[in-house]
Amino acid sequence: MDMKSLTIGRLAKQAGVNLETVRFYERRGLLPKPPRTPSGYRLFPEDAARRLRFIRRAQELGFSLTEIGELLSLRVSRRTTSADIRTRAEAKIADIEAKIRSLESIKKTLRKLTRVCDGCAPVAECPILESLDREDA
Amino acid sequence: MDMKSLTIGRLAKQAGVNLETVRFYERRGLLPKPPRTPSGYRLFPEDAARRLRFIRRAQELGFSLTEIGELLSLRVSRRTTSADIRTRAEAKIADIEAKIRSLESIKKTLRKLTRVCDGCAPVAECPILESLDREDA
DNA sequence: CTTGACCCCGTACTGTAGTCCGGGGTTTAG
DNA sequence: CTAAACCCCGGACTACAGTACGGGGTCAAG
Repeated sequence: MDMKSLTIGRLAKQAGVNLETVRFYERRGLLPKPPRTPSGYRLFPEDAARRLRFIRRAQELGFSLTEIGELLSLRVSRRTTSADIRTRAEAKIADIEAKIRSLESIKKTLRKLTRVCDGCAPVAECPILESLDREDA
Repeated sequence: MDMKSLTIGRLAKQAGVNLETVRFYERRGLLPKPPRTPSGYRLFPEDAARRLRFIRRAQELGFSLTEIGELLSLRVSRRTTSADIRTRAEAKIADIEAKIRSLESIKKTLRKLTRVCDGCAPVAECPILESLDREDA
């Protein structure tokens, strides 16, 4: 076995995910199909762990597995033109910026809330609702 | 019927969600139980629509319904002390800041990708993986 | 050369977040 | 007064994202 390869179990442990999840992502096409040993064992390249961690993070940010697949496939190659990639990347950037704005808005409200706490003034209504008003993309 | 109240159908339409979703959120405790007409119809206060929109946005940002419930319940009242709320709000702020950092990281990578496109240099490997390395909270 | 840890595969099960159904009562416009 | 449009409820169904199961092969240590 190549020193630089990981069995599925090691990979799963390194990335902190369930072994079955690795198989599941492979079926979904989120991980490229790894080469196999003669007996059929998968041998993942080392950087599969990064990829797995990326997937998990992107999920925490509200991307579906389908969207994550789109993100992961953004690259320039022979079958995609630069212009095409550029357009798609810019669309993703816009999505991300919208998410960041929403998060900033919630954060600002929470900040205000902690200041109210400092002032010891009781707040009856739910102050979170002050955020995110009428800027629906 | 009060001018300021919404039937479930109107509310759902205004907020852009399915009517059943409104009932579902009510069951889950994400919407306070509204008063009813004598015949049993729900009459939601107008701001229930804001609340629904908040829920949807927070979901897009990767919060589960349980977490959203926690966000919505962050307020100072008689049964919660200011200090308690403050602590919880600060924890949420930290969560949010981590999400923002992750998003900025992905964005930066995508930006780099668009620059590569401009330069017309083909990129073989997946450049997205350059982001998000080893800063696991 | 066996035993335990690991891997294979397909299939079935689980949790979350809705969404639909259908049999019934209510409200409103004609 | 009736038909369309709306609402009630409980329960069944769906999609997505895993997670578990179980019967079998493989590999490394003793």
